[in-house]
Amino acid sequence: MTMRLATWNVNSIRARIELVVAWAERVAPDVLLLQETKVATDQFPADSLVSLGYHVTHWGTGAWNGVAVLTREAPREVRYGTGFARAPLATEEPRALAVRLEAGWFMSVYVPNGRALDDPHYVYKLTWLAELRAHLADLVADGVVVGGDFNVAPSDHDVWDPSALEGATHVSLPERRALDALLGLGLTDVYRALHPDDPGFTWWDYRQGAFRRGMGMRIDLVLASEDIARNVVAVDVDIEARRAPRPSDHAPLVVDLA
DNA sequence: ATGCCCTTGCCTCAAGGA
Repeated sequence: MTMRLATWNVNSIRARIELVVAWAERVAPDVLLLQETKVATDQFPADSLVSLGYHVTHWGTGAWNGVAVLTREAPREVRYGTGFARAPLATEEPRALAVRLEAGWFMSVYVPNGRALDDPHYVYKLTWLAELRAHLADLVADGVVVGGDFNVAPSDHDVWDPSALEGATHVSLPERRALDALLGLGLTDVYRALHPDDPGFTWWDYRQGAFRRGMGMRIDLVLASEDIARNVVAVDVDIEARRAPRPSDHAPLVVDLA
């Protein structure tokens, strides 16, 4: 029994649907976590993905944010937001969505960007991560995978040039501590566990030819509780998806479990 | 310090992204 899991910030599912469908056909993940769908829940273009055999669970409110979990297995339960509510809260941005499968909880997260260290959105980012940690603690015992766009590079090894990012978000100590606090629940950063030395970048700015010049960051992560992490046999960034015409600025991260 | 690129919305510019 093997399982393939992937996470991908698609930067609009409507702009990317043909690419996502072709990619899902080729890579055939059993679970696909999506972020930045940028569409309302009932406007998600699900038909072609349902035809491929996926159950589509999505939460979106319009032009911003939006998270989805695509699964071959029918979800047994669905939870919304950092508080794992049984229904979406109108006051909360659609940034976290979890479904329970036989193997445990599978959660897609789109952590707030933060914008700048002196911006209120940065405080929101840290608060959001703390909320996630507080509620995630209960789920670790059931077995949990949290994957998505964390908008935090865990260490200087995860960015192309730390000196170019001094004073920026994504690399600040409070953000890294907030991420460490998630790992402290007993979660493993599965890419780094299997690739101690590779950069593993998953995002490259659209501007300035950043992809061609190797100016990337590793900000898309899969964190897994110990019972699941110990079964991980491969973790890879699918850089080909970033090379495609009209790509997302993020590449998918693919995890194989034995 | 800003634009460099890309997406959305009511849209020919602004906001947001990271």
